[in-house]
Amino acid sequence: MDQDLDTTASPPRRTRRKEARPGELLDAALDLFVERGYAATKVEDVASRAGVSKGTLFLYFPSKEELLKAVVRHSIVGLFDRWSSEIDSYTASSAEMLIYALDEWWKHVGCTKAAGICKLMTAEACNFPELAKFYQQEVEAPGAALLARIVRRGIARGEFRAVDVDYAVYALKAPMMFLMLQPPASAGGDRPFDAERFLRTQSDLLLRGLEAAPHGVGPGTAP
Amino acid sequence: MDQDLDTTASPPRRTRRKEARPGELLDAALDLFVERGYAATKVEDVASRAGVSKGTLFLYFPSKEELLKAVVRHSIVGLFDRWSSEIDSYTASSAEMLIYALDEWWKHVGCTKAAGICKLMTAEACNFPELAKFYQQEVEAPGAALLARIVRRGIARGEFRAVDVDYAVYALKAPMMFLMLQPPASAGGDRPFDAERFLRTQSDLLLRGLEAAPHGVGPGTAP
Amino acid sequence: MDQDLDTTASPPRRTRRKEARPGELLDAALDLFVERGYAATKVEDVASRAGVSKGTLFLYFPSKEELLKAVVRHSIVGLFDRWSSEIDSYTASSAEMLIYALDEWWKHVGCTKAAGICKLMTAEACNFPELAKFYQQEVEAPGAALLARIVRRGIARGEFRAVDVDYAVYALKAPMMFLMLQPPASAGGDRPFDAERFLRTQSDLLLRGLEAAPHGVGPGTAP
Amino acid sequence: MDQDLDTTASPPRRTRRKEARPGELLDAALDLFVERGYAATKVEDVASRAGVSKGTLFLYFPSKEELLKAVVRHSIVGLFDRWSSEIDSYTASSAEMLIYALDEWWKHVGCTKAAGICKLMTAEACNFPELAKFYQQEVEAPGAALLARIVRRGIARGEFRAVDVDYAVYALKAPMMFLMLQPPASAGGDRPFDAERFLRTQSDLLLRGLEAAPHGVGPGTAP
DNA sequence: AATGAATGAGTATTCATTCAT
DNA sequence: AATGAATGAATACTCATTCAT
Repeated sequence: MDQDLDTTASPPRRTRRKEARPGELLDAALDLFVERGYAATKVEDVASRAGVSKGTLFLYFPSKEELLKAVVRHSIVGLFDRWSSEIDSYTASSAEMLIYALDEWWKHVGCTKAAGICKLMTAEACNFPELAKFYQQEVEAPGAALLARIVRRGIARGEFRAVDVDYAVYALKAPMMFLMLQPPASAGGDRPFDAERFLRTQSDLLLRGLEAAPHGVGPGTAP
Repeated sequence: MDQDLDTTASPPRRTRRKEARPGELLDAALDLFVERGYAATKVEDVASRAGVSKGTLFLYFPSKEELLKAVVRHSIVGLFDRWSSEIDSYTASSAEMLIYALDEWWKHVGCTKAAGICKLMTAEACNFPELAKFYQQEVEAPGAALLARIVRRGIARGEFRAVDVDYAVYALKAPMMFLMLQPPASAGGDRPFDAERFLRTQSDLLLRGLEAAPHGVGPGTAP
Repeated sequence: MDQDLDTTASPPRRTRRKEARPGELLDAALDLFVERGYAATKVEDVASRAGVSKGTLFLYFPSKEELLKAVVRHSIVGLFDRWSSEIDSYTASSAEMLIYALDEWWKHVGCTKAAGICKLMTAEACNFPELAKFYQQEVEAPGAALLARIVRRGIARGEFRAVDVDYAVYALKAPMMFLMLQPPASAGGDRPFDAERFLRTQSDLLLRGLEAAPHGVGPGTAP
Repeated sequence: MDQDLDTTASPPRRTRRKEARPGELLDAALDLFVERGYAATKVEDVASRAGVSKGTLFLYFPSKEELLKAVVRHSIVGLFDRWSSEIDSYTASSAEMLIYALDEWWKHVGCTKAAGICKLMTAEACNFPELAKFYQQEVEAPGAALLARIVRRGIARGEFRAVDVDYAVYALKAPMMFLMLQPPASAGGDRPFDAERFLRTQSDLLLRGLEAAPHGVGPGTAP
C-alpha cells in the first residue's frame, strides 16, 4: 500500500483518524447498544470506547437517538441495496432464491450483532414512536418488499402457488424475528438452541407450503 | 341483610376501595406499561390513573419492578394453571388440542393487552436481567412446557411424527411471538394485518408438518 | 395487693391498658431512639413495639418531636426533683455529696438508656434548634444548677477552695458527657473501655482540685 | 510571559475554577454541614453556595457521604501528619508538649468549624455506621495515638508517673470533646462560656495528675 | 476539529400526619 | 379510644447536551 512506500509521508494521524471517526463511533455504539440496551448505554461510554471525548461524539451525531439511527443504517440498511440488485440478476429457481435470501440474512444479520439491533429496535419501539416509524420505513418495509419480490417471482414463474403474498412474507419473517429475539445464549433453557437447525427446519416447512405441487392448505391460500 | 334489599347500597367507601385497590392499580399499570413502556411509565401516573396517590401505590406494591411482576402474574401466569388442567382432561385428537391451545392463547393473550406485556418483557429483558429471569421462569418455561406436553402426547398416540419436541415447540412459538411483536395497528403498512388469518394459516402449516402421514420434511425431523 | 384480693375484679384489659399506653409508648420510643437514632426511628415501629397502631400513638403525642421530648422528660427530668430534695437534706461532707451525685448519675443515667438519650439530644441539636433549647432548659440547666449548689455548699462550708463555680461545674460535666458519648461498646479500640474506672479516676482528680488544702492551681481559681 | 507582566491577568476562568472547585465545594459543605447537620443539608445547597450546579458537585464527589468524608479529611486528617512529625522533633519537656498539643488542637480544630464536624460525626455515628467507622479510623484513633505517644514519652523520661496510658488519654480527650459539643454561643446560659479558660484550667488539673512528684491519686493509677 | 467542565431536568421511594370509620 | 388506609412533601443522583477554550 501507499503507506508502505513511505511511512514518513503517511498523513498525520489526526487526519487519518478524523475520517475514521464516524465509523469507529458507530462500531462502538453497535457493541454497546446490543450489550446493554439503549437506555443503559451512556454516550460517554460509546465515545470512550471509540477513543474520543463525549463532546466529539456530538460533533458527528446530533443526539443519542440519531446515533442509534445511524447504527441501524450502517449495519442493516446498506444490505438492502446489494440484495436488491442480486435479486434482479438472479437466474436460479425461486425456491433457491428464497433459501439464498434467508441464508444471506442469517450470515449478515441473524448471527451478527445486527440482530441485536433489530431486537433493540423492537424493544424501544414503544418508548420512542419516532424511532419505531424510522425502523418500519427503513428496515421492515424494504425487507418485506424484498421477500415479496421473490414470492411474486415464484408465483409468476409457476414455481409457487398463488398464495397471498403478504401473508407468505409474514410467514417468512416470523422465524427470522423469533431468532433475533432469542436470548443471547445462557438464559435459555437446558439444551442449547441451535439457530441454524431451526432456520433450516423452518425454511423446509415454508417452502413445502409454497411449492406449486398440489399439497392442500398452504400459507395464506387466497380466501 | 339490609344490603340485600337494596343492592345499590355499596359498602363503606374506604372498605370497598381497600379490596379493590390492587386490582385497580394492576389494571392501570397494565395499560400504561403497554402504552408507554416500562421506563417511560411513571409510578405516579399509574397511581393517579387508578385514582389514588403515589404513596398508596407503594402500600400495595413495594417497588415499580414488583408492580410489573404483579402485572405479569395477574395477566398471564394465572392462565397456565387452567390450561394445564384442561390438557389433562382433554380427550380429542392432539391436532385439535394444538389448535385449541393456540386459539385460547389468542383469546386470552394474543389479542389482549397481555400481549403488550410479553412484548415489553422481551424489550426490557436486557435492561433488567432480574426481570428477564423472572419472565423466563414464570412465563416462557411454563408456556413451552405446556406446548411440549401436547406435542409429546401426539407422538405417543401416533398422531404426530417423532419430531424433535423442543424444535416443534420453537416452531409453534415463533408465530405467537411474531404476533405479539406486531405494532398495535396504525404504523403497519398499507393493508391491515389480519392476525387471526395469519394464525390460522400458520397452524395449518405447522400441523401439516407434524402429522404422522408420510410427508417428508417436517419441523425438526431428527437429522 | 388489691389485685391479688380479687383477680376477677381487675379492670377490663382495655381500661387497664389504656392507662398504661403512654408509658408503654415511652418505653418503646426510648429503646428505639437510642438504638437507631431519631431520624432512623419510625413512629410506626414505636407504635407496634408498644402494641398499638400508628394512629394511636398520635392520640397521645401530637408529633414525633413531642414524643422525643416526652421521652426526655420521662427518663431524665424526673430525676432532678428527687436529687434536689436529697441535697437539701444531706448532712455529709460536700466531697461525699459530689461523689454520691456522680454515682447516682451513673446509676440512673450514665449506665442506662437515658445516656443514649443525652447523646441523641446532643446529636440532633443542630438539626432541631427547638429541641436543643428544650434540652438546655429542661436538662442541662437543672443539672448544672444541682452541681453548682453542691460546689457552693462546699465553698460556703470551707470544704472547697473558692473556685469559679461555673468552671468547676464544667469540669464535672466534661467526664460525664465524655462517658455518654462513648460508643456503645464494640466499635471502640482494642481494649474494652471501663467506664466506672474512668469515672472514679476523674472524680479523684477533680476532688483533689477542689479540696481546700493548699495545693496550688485548681480548676478555675478565680483570676 | 505576558501573564507575568500583569499579575491581575487571571488564568482563563474555566481553568482556574476547575482547580478551585473541590476546595470551594469543601468549604461550602463544611459551613452547611456544621450549621444544619448532615441530613438537613441538601447537596443542592452546598453546590449553590459554592456557585455551581448540583451536577457539578457530583463531578467531584461521588455521593453526599463521600463529600462529608472529604470534608473530614480536608479539615482534620491533614493535621495529624504535621503534628506527628512535630512530636518526633520536639525537645522540650513532655508537659510542655502536652500543653502545646492542646493549644494546637484548639487553634486548628477546637475554635474552628472543624470542631463542628467532630460534633456532627459523633452525632451521626448511629445513623451511619459506615461513617462512624471511617471517623474512628481516620480521626479518633490517630488522635488518641498522638496523645498516647506524648504520655508514653513523659513516662519514659520520668516526667510523668507510670499511669495507665489509655485512661490518661481518655482524661485528655474528655475536655476536648466537651468543648466541641458546647453549643456555638447563644443558647448557653447567662454568662458567656470562656473556652480557653476552661481549657487552661483543665490542662493544669490534668498535668498535676500526671506529674511525677509524689502526689497521691492520679488518673489511672494502676489498680 | 477536539475537549471536558458545566448544566439541570427528571423520578422512585419514604414516612410523619390525618381522618373516616 | 382505636384503627389503618390514604396522603404528599421532600431529596439524592444520572446523563444527554452545550459551549468556552
